[in-house]
Amino acid sequence: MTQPNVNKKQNNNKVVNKSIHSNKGKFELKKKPTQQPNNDKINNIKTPMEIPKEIILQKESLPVFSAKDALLKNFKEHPTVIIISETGTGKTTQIPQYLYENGYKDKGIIAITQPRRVAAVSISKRVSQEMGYELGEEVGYCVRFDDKTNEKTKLKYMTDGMLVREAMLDSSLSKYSVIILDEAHERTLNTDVLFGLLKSIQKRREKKHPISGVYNPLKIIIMSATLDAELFSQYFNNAPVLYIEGRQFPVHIYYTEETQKDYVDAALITVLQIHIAHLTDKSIDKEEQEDGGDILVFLTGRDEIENLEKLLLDRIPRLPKGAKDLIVCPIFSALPQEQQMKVFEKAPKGSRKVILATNIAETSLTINGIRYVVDSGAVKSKIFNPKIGIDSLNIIPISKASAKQRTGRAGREFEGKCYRLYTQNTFEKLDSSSIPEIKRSNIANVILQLKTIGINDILGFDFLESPPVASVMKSLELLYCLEAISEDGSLTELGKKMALFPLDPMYSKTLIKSIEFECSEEVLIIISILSVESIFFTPKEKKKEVEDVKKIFFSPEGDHITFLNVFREFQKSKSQQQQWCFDHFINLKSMVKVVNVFEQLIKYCFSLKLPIVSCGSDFDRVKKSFIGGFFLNTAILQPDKKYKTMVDNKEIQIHPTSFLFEQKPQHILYNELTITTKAFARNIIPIEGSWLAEICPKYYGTRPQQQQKSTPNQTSIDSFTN
DNA sequence: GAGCACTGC
Repeated sequence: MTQPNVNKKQNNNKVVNKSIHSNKGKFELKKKPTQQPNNDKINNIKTPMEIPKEIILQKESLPVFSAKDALLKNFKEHPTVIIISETGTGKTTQIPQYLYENGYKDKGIIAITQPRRVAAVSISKRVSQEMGYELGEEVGYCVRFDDKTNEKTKLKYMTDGMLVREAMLDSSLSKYSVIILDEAHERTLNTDVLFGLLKSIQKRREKKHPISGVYNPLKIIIMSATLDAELFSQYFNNAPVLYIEGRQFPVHIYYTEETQKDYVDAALITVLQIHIAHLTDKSIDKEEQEDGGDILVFLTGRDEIENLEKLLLDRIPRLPKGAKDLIVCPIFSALPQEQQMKVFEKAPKGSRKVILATNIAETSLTINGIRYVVDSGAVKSKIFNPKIGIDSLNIIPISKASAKQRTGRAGREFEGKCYRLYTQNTFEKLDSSSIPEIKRSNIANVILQLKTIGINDILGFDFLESPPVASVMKSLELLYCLEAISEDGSLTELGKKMALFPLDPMYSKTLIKSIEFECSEEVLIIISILSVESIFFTPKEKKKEVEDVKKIFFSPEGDHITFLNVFREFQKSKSQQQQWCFDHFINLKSMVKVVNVFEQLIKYCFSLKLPIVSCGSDFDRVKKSFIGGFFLNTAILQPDKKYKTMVDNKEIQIHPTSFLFEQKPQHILYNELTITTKAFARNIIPIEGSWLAEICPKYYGTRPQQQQKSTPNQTSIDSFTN
């Protein structure tokens, strides 16, 4: 076994005591003496249920508690406050309670946004317990498919996307007195939209209402983990920045001495070295030796994870005498739930887990017992190219912020070690933070939402950081093509309807078109399936079996009708759904989500009085509906069996996972085009060329064939990127 | 004949 050249470096992370300081010098808070629980105070809290003393003691031992007075003082004096804090300060659970206890609930609801559903749900549960209320009463949550709030709810944990949706119904968000944007450093698409919205709403609500004379100001609190403080503060008119130090155990960081050509191989060696280190290195302390501590490896995708899994399983039987058992647990989003659960099971005594994860383990889920992190330094990222209007999926270096986040996963319960599979010099050159989503995504949907809220001038909108102009222009163009906006950029009646659906504009257009073609039931089902990640899961070793099973559902009418068959069969399986999914390599969790989306879309249709009608087996109607939304995504077969797009004559191929990969129909419509090694079209419908002019005379009024002037010697990728 | 990271409404 070769030795990776690792360089020991002391990390800056320290276990820090509770303290708070301001970078603006607006106030100074001296470190308080250790807090003794104040019994008078305990007796004064009025809640319907008895709060156990342990909870009160626990709350008061959190780092954020010593900052309480300073926080409240700042909330009182400033319309916006930025709070910078590491994990483990208790800010997300405690600060809303401080606001609640200090009068802010009397002026309106206190909202706390989260980027993820699970976080909103679990944190609100915790807070309702701490306050002695039933969940869904004073404290509740609101996420898609699940609203646990009532008229009494004053502390409302919600996803950022949910709050954007509420702004579409009430553009002043007038029922909220305080809005806290938590995890702001993640810069999700929706959080970035909220920055702009809240800033303008706050300004509007500074003044008394011109008619009613009501004064209803909005307080904004931004909570972030990394040091984007200056950016946030400047944007919010020099809002004060407060720092709360967290409680992390120290993590020692090691870098490689040389750049690693193959980080999967480097990860293999590093994992094995960590695992057997105690056999040779007597300096490893007793605690570390005894409880072992699990290893978490960050890779970029399923392929790498399965490769490393295989390599490890090959090596494990040949571990030296005295080595413990090593249990390999892969985890990535597409892995079925049952198999995901394996990473949370405690390793049996005398053995150790090694978890091979994607970015899912960076923020989305927390695994206990990690002492070692192995960081590849890479991540897979989707980037929208506005010039050509297509996504590509690339492996790119992570940012410093991301590296720090990964490292921190080793210091949650005890002192840890982080092995970065890159040099310190490489680390120094990384970007300080990742490119925010709004700068690298297709924002057609965001623009439709903003226009619904009443923001017409998108290029002039006060974003924290603006999306690329080309991206805005591309989206406006698309919305105009779909007839969601008119020539002057204002929302059409159709556009207003489209915005109501929680779907991308091309899908909502398809859905509305399906009313006209009397096949809304089928289109609703298909769209629901397309809006979840793949419903099939193919275990690596069962490829052939899966191919055979998939044939049961196959329809020559295309992927969409094939999906429809899957759904119909799933419905028939009724009480044996779990077994049926298992037998047919279908991901049950995905199917449950499909059903949820389907039911939600039906509700929206009812509210708009759109009839749900089935077309029986007349699937041409379904295909024509999709042309209504996806007429820009069509291609024609070439003599060389590849395709050229009809709109701009670029070479593309049907993705091999498509059911039509071998059929090669003359004209196709696709839902997605992704560039990886080639430009691949996914989710394919065979269509008749003549339908295009029939359904979209504006674009295909002239014969489609005329647009197909072939340009010889064009290679697929080049023609897209040039 | 290729492999889709993650999240949200």
